[in-house]
Amino acid sequence: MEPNIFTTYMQSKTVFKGNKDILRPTYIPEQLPHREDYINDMASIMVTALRGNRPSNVLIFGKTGTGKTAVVRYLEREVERLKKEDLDSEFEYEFDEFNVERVKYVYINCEVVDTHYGVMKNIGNKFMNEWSEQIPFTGWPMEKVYESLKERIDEEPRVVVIILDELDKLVSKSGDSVLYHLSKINSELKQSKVSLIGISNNLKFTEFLDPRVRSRLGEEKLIFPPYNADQLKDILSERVERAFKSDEVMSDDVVALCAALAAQEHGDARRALDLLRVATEIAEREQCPSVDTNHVYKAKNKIEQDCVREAVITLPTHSKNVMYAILLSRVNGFKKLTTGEVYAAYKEISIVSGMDPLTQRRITDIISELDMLGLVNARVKSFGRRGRTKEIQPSVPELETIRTIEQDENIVPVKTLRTFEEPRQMKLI
DNA sequence: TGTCCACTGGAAGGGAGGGCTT
DNA sequence: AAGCCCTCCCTTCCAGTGGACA
Repeated sequence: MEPNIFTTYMQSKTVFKGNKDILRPTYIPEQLPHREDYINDMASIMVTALRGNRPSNVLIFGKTGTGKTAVVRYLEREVERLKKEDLDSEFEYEFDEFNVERVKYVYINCEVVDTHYGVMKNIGNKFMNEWSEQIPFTGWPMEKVYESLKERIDEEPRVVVIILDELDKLVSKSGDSVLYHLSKINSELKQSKVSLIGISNNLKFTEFLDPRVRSRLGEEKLIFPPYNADQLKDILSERVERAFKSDEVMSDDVVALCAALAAQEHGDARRALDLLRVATEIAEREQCPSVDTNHVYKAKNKIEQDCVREAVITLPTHSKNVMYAILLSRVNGFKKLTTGEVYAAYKEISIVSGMDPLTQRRITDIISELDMLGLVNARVKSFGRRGRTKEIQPSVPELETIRTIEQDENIVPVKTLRTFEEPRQMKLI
């Protein structure tokens, strides 16, 4: 074989059985350890759908990585499996009263699709036939999208289960009109039935809902508690067994450490799996025969850095300028900044880069957005007669993040700003 | 006790940008 | 081409506010 840039890497032995996806949080395993009860609860609600009736609407609450999405998607897969068995089977279905074919799941992640129009459009486009046209991603009046959605769903008798993941994001951004329409859709359908499953990180988001919507939506409620370290360990062990060639590649310590680190972060199974996967990738890259705890710590660092980098890179230009202003002020000796100071620095940076600065009102919002992303720490503080404002500090490594920002071609690197001179003197007195 | 600072954060609305309809 | 619709990003305006200070 001709030497090739990839040959060395291709020859290096991999510790994986071949399916790395098993360690991804999106992979849905055969069993979901410590979620059996919830699966049973959900199944007992959803079985109604197989009978051709409308299951109760369900609201599921729980922090990230507590298995909410996994449980719902697990049930969806089981229904799909029943459909297949139904087709493959040479026998008539044993239970006449069940009609699996009529059940249709629609999954929408409201963090990705976060507008009234977008959600309706996406649901509508899941019901296509040779006559129906795609609902365009903008342009139709809302009423028309809704009418078309109803028509499509009602075309043949079916039970539609609509899963709205990260529902709190949708509600906080676009209000509850989607839920209002979807939850009353059944009264306007002739032969089909629609049931809703809402998934939310935030227990309190129903407070913002119209009371009618709240009661229709919350017919059943499930709250998923965080996993503890032992449970996380079980989850990881199960996947490790499937993913690796032998059990020698990874000791119990490694699994236990991943579980412990993730348990500290409110029992997040997603984080635990990411740690394990990245640790394995690092070990592999270092051509180590096995994964050890050092790899896990490295993985922890890498994940944290990647998150920050990703968040910063995807920021819109003005937000980058604001972030840049905060970081530069910090390296120029400011410990904590006020909104006014950030704005002054931002304004100067914008002018240097030849951009029209936005108003201070807008920058207040951008600072809050940066705070929500965890890139800065901003809290409102009163200085008595010297006013009331936000106190802002970066919460990411400064120099590294500055470098990341300066990679953007729209950002003009800045060394010193006038703004750093005068106010600092004043503040330090 | 009242004043007053430096904002905060809500409300309303403009206008650009995507696209459809007639 | 003109007239819609919906979303996004902003601006303008402004009432409200925590607490040091007189």
